[in-house]
Amino acid sequence: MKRIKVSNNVIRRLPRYLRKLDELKASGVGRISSSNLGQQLGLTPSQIRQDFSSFGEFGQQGYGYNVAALRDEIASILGIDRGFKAILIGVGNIGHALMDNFCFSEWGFSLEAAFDIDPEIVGTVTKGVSVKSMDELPDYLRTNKIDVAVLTVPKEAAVPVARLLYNSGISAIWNFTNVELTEPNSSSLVENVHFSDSLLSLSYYVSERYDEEAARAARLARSEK
Amino acid sequence: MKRIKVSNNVIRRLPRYLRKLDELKASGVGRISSSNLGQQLGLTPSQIRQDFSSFGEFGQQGYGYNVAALRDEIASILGIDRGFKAILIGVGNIGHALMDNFCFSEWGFSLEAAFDIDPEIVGTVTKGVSVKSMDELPDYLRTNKIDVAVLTVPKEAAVPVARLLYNSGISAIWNFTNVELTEPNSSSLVENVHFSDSLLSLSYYVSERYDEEAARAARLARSEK
DNA sequence: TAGATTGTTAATCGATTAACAATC
DNA sequence: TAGATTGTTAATCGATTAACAATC
Repeated sequence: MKRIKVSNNVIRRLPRYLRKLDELKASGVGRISSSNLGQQLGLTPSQIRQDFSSFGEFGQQGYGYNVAALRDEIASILGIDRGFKAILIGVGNIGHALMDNFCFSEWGFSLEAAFDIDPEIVGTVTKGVSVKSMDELPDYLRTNKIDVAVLTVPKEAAVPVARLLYNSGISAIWNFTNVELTEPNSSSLVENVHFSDSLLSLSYYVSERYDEEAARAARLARSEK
Repeated sequence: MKRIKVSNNVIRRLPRYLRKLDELKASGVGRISSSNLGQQLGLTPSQIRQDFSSFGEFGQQGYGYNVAALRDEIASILGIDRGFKAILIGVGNIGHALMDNFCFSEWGFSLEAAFDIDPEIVGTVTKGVSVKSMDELPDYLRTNKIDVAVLTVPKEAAVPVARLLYNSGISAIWNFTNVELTEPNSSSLVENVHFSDSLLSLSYYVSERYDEEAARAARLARSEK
């Protein structure tokens, strides 16, 4: 039912709404107004109402929003109930940590299989998911309808493996390698989790704060002379 | 030297610039124009020149930008040369993966120590970083000037540990727990790495694409009748 | 010198905020 | 009914893009 084009900013806020609504639901809150929700998320009530109204009318005048119903609407907008299938490629440290820790099913995904090149790892099973050999990947993709590939291979392997995935016609890649995967002629969606980008942004903000503090201290020292 | 307030959007683009410039440098490219760089990053030349001009004049008319010099400017703006010190809290799967795989020093950070509650893990050493007991944390923070805490504890521990860090006056938290840490009265910076938010955004885009394809197919089927 | 490309000012576009009639 | 709060239209704000004089 999503006809109109919804902006990126709105879409990036949806998972936060979902998280907060889950939390509210868990703590027994039955309804919430846009201004209350806004307070809890650091957003204006206007923005929240605008965001939701991109997708429909989920509230009720004089009442607000039903937490459980709104939660389910947003979950559905995000595609949680579509039963997307994923595979994971590269069972190294981060790949294994994801298999072990990350609850794919909580977000509506089913992790179908993992792939690795190392014969020591091939054949092992983690949380019910078995690791197959990379050799089997092309065939596996042909015979199974996979929506998302989780890419957790080493840097060097990122581009060739991504190309293999593009050519297999995979819909999307969830990219944990710190490599820019934007292949111009590919139609696969790419979502990046760049740890270093995140840390560097933080580094900037910390630097900025230290500079401000130093400037304030310097002003103070001058005025005390 | 950063006086004027620079927008969030700009700051989030800086690490991408850095990554691309590193790549260009590695492949022997000495200079680049804003339009060429824009093409490679999917940005307009105007935007790139605007972004850089927030921080100074790094280019030269008729020539463009010197790749190595620009790279160093951006690295410095991001605070890479400030020698920030980090500790990691929670040596589970993801914490251990970070210790093992993530090259803190590449981004100017030094990982000084790790902390965990499990006696089995306390005392172990990974990549030269030893794991201390959580009991030692308050004391450690008092006697060592730490800038950033990497938070990789289980969900349940996130809020109490974060509170301990706030109270110790830590500057920033790099948060890998899927918990909203926004403590209103705290002045610590928080940078979130929310895997699930990232996956859910991707889930939305995949859903959107499937819907579009289905709509196109339906139109086609109708017109063929 | 002529061509290229910057830094910056102005114009456009899009996103956020404010306001308010509708209505539960 | 009166009060609260929505959904939406209009106003504002900020970010991106375009244009161009300056200059290497």
